[in-house]
Parts: sequence; C-alpha cells; structure tokens
Amino acid sequence: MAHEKNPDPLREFHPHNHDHCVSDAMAAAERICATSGARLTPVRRRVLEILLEGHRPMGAYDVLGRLDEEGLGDKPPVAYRALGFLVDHGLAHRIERLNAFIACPHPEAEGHGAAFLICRGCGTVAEITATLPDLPEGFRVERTTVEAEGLCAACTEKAA
Amino acid sequence: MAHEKNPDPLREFHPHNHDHCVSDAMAAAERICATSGARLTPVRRRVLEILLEGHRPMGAYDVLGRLDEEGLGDKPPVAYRALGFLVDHGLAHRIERLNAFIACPHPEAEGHGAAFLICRGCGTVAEITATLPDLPEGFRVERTTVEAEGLCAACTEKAA
DNA sequence: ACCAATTTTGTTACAAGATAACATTGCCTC
DNA sequence: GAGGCAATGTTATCTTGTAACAAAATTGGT
Repeated sequence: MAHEKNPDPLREFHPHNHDHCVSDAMAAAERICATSGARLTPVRRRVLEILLEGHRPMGAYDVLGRLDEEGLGDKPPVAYRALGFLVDHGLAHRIERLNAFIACPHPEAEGHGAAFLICRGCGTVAEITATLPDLPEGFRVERTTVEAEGLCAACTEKAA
Repeated sequence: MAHEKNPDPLREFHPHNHDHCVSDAMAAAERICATSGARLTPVRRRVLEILLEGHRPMGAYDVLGRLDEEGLGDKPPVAYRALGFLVDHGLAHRIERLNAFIACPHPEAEGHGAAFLICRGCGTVAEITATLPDLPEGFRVERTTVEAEGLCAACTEKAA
C-alpha cells in the first residue's frame, strides 16, 4: 500500500481539519515503526501526539511541560530522548532557527529534502519538499537544513 | 570599484593564504561601514578579526573568552551585541546548526543566498552561494537558512 | 521459564547559549 | 553646552541541552 499523494504544502496556513492530520500521521508512525522494528513506546507516542496536536513548533521544554501535566516525566532528558527518537525516525523535525520541534505531517514521503516556511507573524510553520540545487562536488552531503522565514499570505495582508 | 570575483567556494577546505582572507575581509568591512554609516567600533572590529582569524565557526562564548583575554569585556552581552551587529551588516553569519558564528569571507558579494557546507569531520565550514529553488507562492520569504552537513573530500578519504 | 544482552527509562547535576533591563558613557548636532 | 541617540557596562536571570550513571523493561536464545 502506497502512501497518499502529498496534499497542498501550504495547507498549514489555511483552516483545515487538523484531526485528520493527527490521526493520519499517527497511523503512519505506527506503520513506520512496525516496519522498521523501532519501538513507539508510550512516552514517544504521546510526544508525537503532543507535537501533532500543537500543530506548530514546540520547544523541548514546552513538550516537557505537557508530559509533566500528564505524569509522564518532568526531567529534560525525558523530552529530549523522545524528541530525538522521533527526529531520528523521520516522525518529527527540528527547526533550527527556533530551537523547536514539529511533527512531520507525512512521514512516509520523506528522506529527501524537507524545507520549512516559517511565518514570523503567526508562528505557523509549513513543511515543503524542496530539492536543493547542485552543491559543489567534493563534499558529501548527509543532511540539509533549509528554512525560510517570512510572512504567510494572511499575515502579509494584515501587515498592509 | 566592484568587488573581486568570488574565488573557489571550497577554498576553505584547502590550504590557502589565510592572511589574505583576513585583510581582504577587514578592508571590505571598513568600506561597507563607511558607506552605510555603520560604526565599526573597536570591539566590533576586534570581534570580526577574531572570527576571521579563527577561520571557523566560533560560539559566542569562545569569542567572549578572547575578548576577555584582551581586556575588551567579559559579559555575554558584549559578545552578543558585537556579533549581532556583524550579522546585521552581513559581515558575519550565524550557523544555526552549530549555535555559532563565522565571518563572511566576501561581504560585498552578499545579500542573496548564502549557504553553508559543514564538515562534521574537521569542523570546517565553507560559505557558498546557492539559489533556493522556487518556493511556493503565497509566502513572502525574507531570510533563508541553508546548511548542509556532511564530509569534505579530505575527511571522506580519511574515513575510507 | 530463565538468563544474558540490549534498550529504555529515571534521576542528578550541570554545561552552554542567550537576553531583559537598566545605568552609564561617549558622540554628534544644534 | 544641552539635548538626543548610539554604544557600552553590568546584573541577574532565563532558556536550551547534555553527561553520566542507576534501575527497570524488553528481547532473544536455549
């Protein structure tokens, strides 16, 4: 079974039924972990849900606060370890400019070139697929960080 | 007077006369500040020199340590303010993945698309110019972060 | 079922990175 | 030489992230 086609990449900037994002991404995460043998333990699963529900970048300590409320842990390594697991398995991404993490909305489509549009107005972040143009030879690229900060359409209007 | 043509972008990964980098970039910085009216004060100038001499990404506290040795200040804001000035004026860049700063080797050629190749073997960082491929419409990009981590040619050999 | 190996979790204690806020000094202009 | 602005000095605190080790849970072999 193949994954669905990648929907509107700017969906994040518009109203949409976010429950679908959450349930779809959770189902995809289950499949990915089942396939790879990775263990989506309770804390890891809950952290992924928190990120998906938050629907925007969250700092490790934001996530930790949520875990603490739910009795799942209150020490930094708890959050960092779960977040590290999710990032390692492509279920979440780290947004470097924000020192924050965001759930990957379509983890089964990944591997290649994830890029992020960060609206400085509303804080929304959209993940898009961007192929990085030819970097010089003589350097073996292993991971890329591509983040664009600016204003989404709605915030551009408001600012006008 | 126009600036020189951009030399080998992977120069950073090879031996080269780094004194030239330093003096050229300092001269360019002086010109830029003279033109724009920005004030390249002693601490700011010295921080730029430190970055240029270091020739690789340096954390704010690394820079502060150097300043302290020279009696130029020992409180974090001293370093952060000078680094902020340099970044704002395109004389240095922040490498997000490393929480570090690096001098711009050719500040008069900038404005457009700076990207960075980060060798995880030797820690060297090269700045290149990369045009970001078409991002979706409906988002006004103001700044981009493009960083590629991997192995430079020399470190790839060593690892083999 | 039991043991050994590995992975995951729990916890302490820090290290590292960054900024808010306010006082002071220097610089330019009129 | 007074007023305004830019830059510096300083305190204190906040945020982000990790090293290190102990304890518990899971897995796999027999």
